Amino acid sequence: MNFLSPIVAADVALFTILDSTLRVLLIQRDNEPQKGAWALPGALLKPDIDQSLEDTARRALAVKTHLKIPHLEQVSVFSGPDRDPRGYSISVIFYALLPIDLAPAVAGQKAKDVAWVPVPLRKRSIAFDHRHIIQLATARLQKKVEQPVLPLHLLPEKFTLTQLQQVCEAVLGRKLDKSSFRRKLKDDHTLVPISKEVEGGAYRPAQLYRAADGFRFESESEPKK
Amino acid sequence: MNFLSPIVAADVALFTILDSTLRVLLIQRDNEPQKGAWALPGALLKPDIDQSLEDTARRALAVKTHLKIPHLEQVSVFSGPDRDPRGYSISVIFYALLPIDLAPAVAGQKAKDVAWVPVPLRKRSIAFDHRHIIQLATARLQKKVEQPVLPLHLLPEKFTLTQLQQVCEAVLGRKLDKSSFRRKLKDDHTLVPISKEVEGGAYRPAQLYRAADGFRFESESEPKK
DNA sequence: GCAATAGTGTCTATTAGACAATATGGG
DNA sequence: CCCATATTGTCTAATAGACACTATTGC
Repeated sequence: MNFLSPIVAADVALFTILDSTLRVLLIQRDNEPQKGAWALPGALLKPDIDQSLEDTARRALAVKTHLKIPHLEQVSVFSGPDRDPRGYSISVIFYALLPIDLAPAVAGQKAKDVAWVPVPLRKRSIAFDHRHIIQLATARLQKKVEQPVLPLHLLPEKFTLTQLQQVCEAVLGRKLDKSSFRRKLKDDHTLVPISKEVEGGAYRPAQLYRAADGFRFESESEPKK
Repeated sequence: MNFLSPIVAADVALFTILDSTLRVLLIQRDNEPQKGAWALPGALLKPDIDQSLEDTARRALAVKTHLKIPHLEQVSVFSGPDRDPRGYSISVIFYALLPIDLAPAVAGQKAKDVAWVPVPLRKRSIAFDHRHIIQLATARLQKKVEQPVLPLHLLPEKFTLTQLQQVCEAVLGRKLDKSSFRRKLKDDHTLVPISKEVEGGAYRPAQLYRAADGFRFESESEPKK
């Protein structure tokens, strides 16, 4: 029997769209090691509080954002004796999505140690192996956005097709064809037009949509019980 | 600070093809809890031995199979206080692939507590949440087999295109079109015909192929440092 | 009418599936 | 020649991308 117990933690890549750009929430480290470098929000597992590691991930987000829980999904697990100087560590990585309209409230002007950093990352000091983790989480996100179901988590309840397309473009980092994009949406019946409601800017107003009733996002992570 | 340390384990769904059927390796439990039920091979993390949880998974397989390490990939993590009566537990799930020609040696006539069980599972007593885990791992496998790169791990070094197709069919559980299947392979240059070598059955012999030189399987799991 | 955005239609190149046709080896 | 399998070719339906066209609003 062995009594060396590993450190177990959850780290979260929280994504949103700001200025038409995909961004991830990073926090500047206050303590050693890697003081001053930017890292993903994370928390240690507290078995007496957390029903699962997903709860741990939500706690990690709550500390910095104070917002209701966004969409969470497992990405990968990293483990080994050398990842953290404190000892053998296990990190379960999640990605999470924050609706576009809530993004400004999280990392506002006041907090200097919280930032929405554009993805892909520019040269900036990133702590631990988090640069690689962010790449991995981004790739996973891009795969999922192929059938534009997941990006609904990045939009407010009501949205226009143009907004949906812009979100997909920001995630993928490239332009999409308007015609093809809308064709695909006609086939899945996951979107419902909100009758009579339109969003009027300066020019022709657009039809507003919402997710279909009882719409559930497919998830590969662990179910409840 | 909290001194309740969770149990950390790795469980592995080892797949192979036997009698043209996708099968998973299960082990009949010897001890309580769930004595007599069938479970995936697993092992507890030993931080002083395992460089990572992938090593733990390999150890779990070595105990029962004594074979060289097959292809391993992370599927998901399950955690919570109620999964195991011994306490808060964390299981990292992997799937693994064993080449078709090595399958008979693993679960032979002698060992009554080891079996290659056809997937999807028939009504049989499956321990813990392993039935659900096997479904999840199978779904992952089926996704990956769409570009027929991964099934090379299920074949011996030299193989014919018909064999490759049969493996894909076994994994997906449905027939594929011969012509379309071969067309796709022409495009990726991952297969190389072995010049002059052919496999002769009773009728027209088939060209043997192998994976291209320096061929690396894409993996999303953690890299070496 | 003009500007700017929303929404639709058309053409074409690519692809997947069904299925036919040809090739080769052993009797 | 016949059989069974390997390998290639052809036709067609579905799909994605490029791009043009029409529609609607405020001014």
